[in-house]
Amino acid sequence: MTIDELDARLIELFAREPRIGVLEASRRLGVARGTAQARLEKLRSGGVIRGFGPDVDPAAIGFPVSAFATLEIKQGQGEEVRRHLGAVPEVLELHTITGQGDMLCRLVARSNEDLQRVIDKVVGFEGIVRSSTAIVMENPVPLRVLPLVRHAARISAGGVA
Amino acid sequence: MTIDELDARLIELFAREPRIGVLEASRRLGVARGTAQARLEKLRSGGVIRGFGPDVDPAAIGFPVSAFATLEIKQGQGEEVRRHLGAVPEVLELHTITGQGDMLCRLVARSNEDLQRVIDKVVGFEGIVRSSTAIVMENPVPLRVLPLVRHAARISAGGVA
DNA sequence: GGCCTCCCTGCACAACCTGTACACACCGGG
DNA sequence: CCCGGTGTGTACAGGTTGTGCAGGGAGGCC
Repeated sequence: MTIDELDARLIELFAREPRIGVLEASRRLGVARGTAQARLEKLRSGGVIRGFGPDVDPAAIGFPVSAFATLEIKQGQGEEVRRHLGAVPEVLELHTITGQGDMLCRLVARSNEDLQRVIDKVVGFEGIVRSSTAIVMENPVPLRVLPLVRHAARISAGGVA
Repeated sequence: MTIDELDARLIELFAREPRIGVLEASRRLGVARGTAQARLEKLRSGGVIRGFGPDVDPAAIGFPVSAFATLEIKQGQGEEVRRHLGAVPEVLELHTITGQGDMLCRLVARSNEDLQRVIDKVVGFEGIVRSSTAIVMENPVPLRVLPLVRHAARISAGGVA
């Protein structure tokens, strides 16, 4: 799936003002509504845009502390550990990774104190051998994709990588 | 900001089917449209819902490889490093953390080979002393917030933490 | 050159949703 | 008992969406 300049602008527009709708978007981009609509559909069916889910801020619902935990798993226990972690609501995401440590997961908690409870819940499981946690202090670059989208569009436009 | 059962169901509903709109949502939840609309507005202005931005999949636009890099920063160079990393499109997010290593960032790349290029770009900067990278292999739990929302709602409903 | 496909434009229409307002009912607190 | 807060129904105007269709321009292929 390649993405061109128009697609990128469309995505950026919707990222900035999700409420505008196709018609308004087409007006701003200076194209026909059908075009904007078709592009959007293409991006959606192509898997580029997974959806428009609401962006919930964990801090706003009482979980302002976040942390990353690196877990070491006992051989062959991967499946069980995944299920275990998947069932913990404070586990926001989980990755299996290379390097020392086998998994990396992102946690949130109500406070530093509460984080201890969360970690205990996460780590208190058979297959987990060891874990080390890093608390997030600041978040200078919040999760973003727009610069990447822009970058991808530039490349496909014949630009230099 | 507290969140109740209805708020949680509203969020879940919109997470699952973002296109439905307030009216349809109110029908499914069995409440009046005004109620659903008011709740949504409350969640939005309360910062719980940051927005409805499009969810872009980096893999779908040509960046299927992702990785986490732990960076060690030279004292006093934090500001410069942030700016530097903020300018790299392949850097999806950046956190300052406790523990060994001062920053943790998430990267994406076109391939394992390309990851080298990205890392060079990221690390090739004055203030960065050392770095270690972990490539993501699987992602058993993709970034999610719904279980947490559900959890938060249960708690405020008088449930047990 | 000629032809065909792909993509965008413009337009039309019906159906539907949103923003907003208002009156009324219900519930717990002061 | 009165009041504020919250949910219910209802109403109206204006704007949007989903969809279909004909026409035109650009680029690739034979």
